[in-house]
Formats: sequence, structure tokens, C-alpha cells
Amino acid sequence: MIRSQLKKALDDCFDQGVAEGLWTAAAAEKFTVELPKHEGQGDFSTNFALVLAGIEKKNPRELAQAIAKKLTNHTELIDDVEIAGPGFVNVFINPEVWHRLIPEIINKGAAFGKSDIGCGRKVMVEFVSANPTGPLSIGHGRQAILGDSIARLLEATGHDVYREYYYNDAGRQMRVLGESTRARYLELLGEEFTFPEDGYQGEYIVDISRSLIDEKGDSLKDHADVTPFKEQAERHIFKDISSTLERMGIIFDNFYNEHSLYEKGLIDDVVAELRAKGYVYEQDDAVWFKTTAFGQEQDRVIIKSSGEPTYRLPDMAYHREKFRRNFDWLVNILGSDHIATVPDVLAGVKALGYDPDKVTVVLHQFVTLTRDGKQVKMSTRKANFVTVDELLDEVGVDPVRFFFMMRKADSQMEFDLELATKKSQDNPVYYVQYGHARLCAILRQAAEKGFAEPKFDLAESVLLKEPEELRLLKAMSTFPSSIEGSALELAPHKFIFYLMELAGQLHSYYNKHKVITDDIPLSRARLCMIKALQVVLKNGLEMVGLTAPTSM
RNA sequence: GCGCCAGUAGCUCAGCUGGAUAGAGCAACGGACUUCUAAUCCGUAGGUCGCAGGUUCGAAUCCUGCCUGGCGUACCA
Repeated sequence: MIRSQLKKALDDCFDQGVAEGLWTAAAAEKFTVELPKHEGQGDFSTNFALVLAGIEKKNPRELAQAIAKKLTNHTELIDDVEIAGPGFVNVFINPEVWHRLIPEIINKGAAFGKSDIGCGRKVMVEFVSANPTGPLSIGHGRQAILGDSIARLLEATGHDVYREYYYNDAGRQMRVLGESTRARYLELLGEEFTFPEDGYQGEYIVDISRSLIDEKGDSLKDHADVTPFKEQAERHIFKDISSTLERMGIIFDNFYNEHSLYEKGLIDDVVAELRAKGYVYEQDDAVWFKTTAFGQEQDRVIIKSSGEPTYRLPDMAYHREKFRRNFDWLVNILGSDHIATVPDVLAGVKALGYDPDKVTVVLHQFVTLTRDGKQVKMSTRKANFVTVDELLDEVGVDPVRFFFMMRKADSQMEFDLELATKKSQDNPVYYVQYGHARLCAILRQAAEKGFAEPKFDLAESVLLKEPEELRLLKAMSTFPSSIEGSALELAPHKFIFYLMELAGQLHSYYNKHKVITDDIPLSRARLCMIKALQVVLKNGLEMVGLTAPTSM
């Protein structure tokens, strides 16, 4: 927010320069205000002169002189301006500007950091969407946390967020699941059985079969239809998945069953509509969708010669329903193995008359699991995977959330089981949480020593002049824009890095300066800042679904 | 073959809509608890930013080519 004040001041100076004929308006909106990387380069820096020099063919240092002179007039905001390097203009902010942040943060409390830039836009975040064939694996865990934290960041920035889980309980996979369950059922009863060749081998199937025996005895042993086995498995697995999600603090607004699209005739509708628009044709007994009309290399089958639709068709119908349900923005979180579906669905959306630009796909790469330094191959079928539940048991909810959030979605990540389990103390989540706990300890201590509730006093706050203090205040000032940036880019890891940076500055400060001392006015001023910082850390942690412990 | 993602310190990763001297954590080494919580801090060491060209005042970042890994490239989902 201070940055945008500065940008405004800079724009004013730019306009003045245009009016005075120092330069033309050609460079408007091309220059930026940045945070310098190194100490001593000001609180902010602008490339104004460098950008202008390129366009106006003038000497950058001279342009920098001119703009610097104008900027120094803004004394309420700016303390000092200097020119450096090839023509950077470094701006030193009036410390009072930082000090005034403190009451603002304290007064806003839990609302500090929230914004309404989303303008109440209705956004659906679709994620997890795992079919109920087994417990959630680590890969699903990544997606669950990624989707949920994106949803939370969007909520914090004024979006009207709806979390949806899309699943398919029909199809081949589920049939195999039912057959696997039946095989185990017969095995448990001591009957003859044949396990499906590509069946699900996890131990959970045995548990499900056992529950079926508890409920129905051996009455199903001659049952030809696989349905009761499939339904029992689905019920159990969904119960499992739901409780895993709940443990992680993830609550969906809706579970959308693919099958309902068939029941409502929406699949046929889509085919009819595409056919009417001339995007569909028959060949080799199959029905094809002309994806080449939307820039793709080849057309795609939407109904197989067997009469069964391919995954593309219900996906298109589902997305049409999303649009019909009046969402303004559709965010889909997908694993990279689903990348091929994206262009097809977007082509379908376009063909059906909706705007594909309203769909944003966040692809995340795989999680590779290592144990004893060796990679573990994961497969639901083979059941040699680690489930999210197991992970939660070992390391706890906060570290699991944090760990998945701190990696950007589109790079493969390595999940070192040894590190996550044995050395959970080293998990950076504690670094941030410990910071919050420390702040709470200071505030408790202050109360015990008779300090009143921190109350801001501008006259006292000028005592906050240590570089570490100004740096902390500066970091706090970027909290709202960090959330906004992270939310709009759908990149939770950026916000996590902000939190770690902020916590790091706090820990340094803590070790160097004592808050509560015999100097009462200074202590009061510092306590105000500590209170503000505690608000920021608490808001930050809770905004992405982490707890903010008051002691550790 | 084609498409997408990635290749940055010993390891795990940030930085990538061009900016000044490329960062953090872990591991290594050396320090700091009579002190508001040492789950912390301070310091040292560690780099041809995969390779080669190009674009320009300026490239880890943009463009081209190549190399390596992952995922796709189904009438599987």
C-alpha cells in the first residue's frame, strides 16, 4: 500500500515533467516501483530513468536527477532520494509512514490482509476429484492442499469460493474394484475365487470384504452381479476419503457425481448440440469431435464404437454445467497426467458457446516419494503407496499442509519420508509457528509486568528506529499485497515464502533486541509493534489453514 | 517424432511479466542460553544459474537450437 502511494507520487511527477516538456508521455505506465535486493539501496527503487532513457534517447542520469528533484517535494512520504548505478532512483521512505502502520494493523485485527479485489466474483475451485477406488495417496494430498489453500487465498481476497469434488463411480475402474472386493470376499469365506488380473491389491479391500461378511454373511457368495460389492467398496472408500479430507481441514461444498450427467440426459444434450453446430461426425462406428476446428492436430473420439463415451464427453458436459451454474471463474486443479484432457475440454467449452478464458487450469507435477534414499514407485493398484492418512499420522496436519504449500505446483517435488517423519522438528512450519508463539510469550510477559494493552502513540513510536524494526514494519506493510499476488497467481508457495521471511526477521530481531526493558516508553513502542506483528503472523497462518499456537 | 513441465550451492527448493553484488533451508565448520521461549540467532565455507548462440544500456529471467529428466501424445480416466 505504501508502494502504491509511492507509485502515485511518481506518476504525478511524471505528469509534471510531461507538462513542463522535460519528456513526452510515451513512457507512461512502463516504469515500475520495485523493492531493491540489497541494503542501502533505499526502501524502494524505480527504473523510471532507465525506461525513459530508452524511449526518449536521453541520458538516464540526467533524467534521474530531474525526477529525484520532483520526488523530494513529497516530504510526507519521502525522506530522501538518491541516484545509483546506471540510473536507478532509490527512495528512502519517511519512517513515520512505517510507524503509522502499527495502529492500522492493530485496529483492523483479523481483517488485516483481507481485501475485496475479488469483488465477490463466484469462483469454483475443483480439486481432488479422485475416483473412489482407494484411499487418498500422497499425490492426492498435494492436490488437496494446493486446491484448498488456493481456495482460502481467494476467499481472503474477496472471492465467493465454491469447492467441488467431481467423481465417477461408474466405468471400468469401479467394476474392477467391485470384482476385487468380491474375490477377497470369497477368499475370506474359503470359497474358490479368481482375483482380477489388474485388480486392486490393497489391504483396504480385505477390510471392506470383511465388513460385507459382517453385514451380509455369505449371502452374496453366489451373487452374479458385482454391484453390491462395488457399492460396499465405494461407500467405505468415500467415508475414508472424507475423513482424511476433514483431518486436513478441507471441506467441500459439493461432491458432483458424473453419473448424474447421464441421468439428466446432459450427455446426449451435448452430443446433439455439437452435432447441430457441425462439430461431430461418425467414422469407424465411433463418434468424433472436431477438435481440429479448435487448433488441435487431430480429432478425438467422444463415443467409442462400443457405444460408451470417452472421458472427454462427460468432462465437457460437466464444464457446461459449471457455466450454467453461473460461476464467473472456473479453477481446475489437475495432476500433470491429466494434461491431455485440458485442450479437449476447452475446445468443448468453446464449441458449446462458453468462454474458455474463464477456465484456469493449475497443473501440478508428481510427488516422488523417497525412503532410505531410494525412490518409491506409487501405484494404487499395487498398494505400495503411502496414504495421506499415514502421512498425517506420522507428521501431523500443519507440517503436511505446510510442506505441500511451500512448493510451487509445476515443479516435481520430492517427499522425503525420513525427513518428514524422523526429523519433523526441522520442518519450517515450526519456524513460523514458533515466531507466533514467541510474540505471544512477550505479550504475556508484558501483561504480567503491568504493561497495559498496547496502545499506539505516534510520539513514542519514533523510538522505533533500529534498522531491524523498520525492516519488520516494511515487511508487514507488504502482507496484503503478498496475499493478493499469491491469490491471483494461484500460487500459495509465494505466500508461504513471505511468511518464512517475516518469521526470520522476527527471530533475528528477537535475538538482537529486547522488547521489555527498563526504558518504559521504548518498551511501550516496541510492544505495539510486537502486537501488530502477532496479528500479522496469526492472520497469515490461519489464512492458509495453519494453526497459530500461543505457546510451543 | 510432437506437446507441456522442469534442469540454479553437496541435498531440497525460491527467484523467471528483463534490473544493481543470484538467495533460503538442510548438511559441514566456528560461535551465542544467570536474558521476553535456543523449535532461535550470529558467522565461515559452498555457484561456468544444463550447453551454445541471439536480442540490449542490462539476461537465471526473453528468443532459437541442442542435451538430460518427468508427464502426456488411446475408441484408459
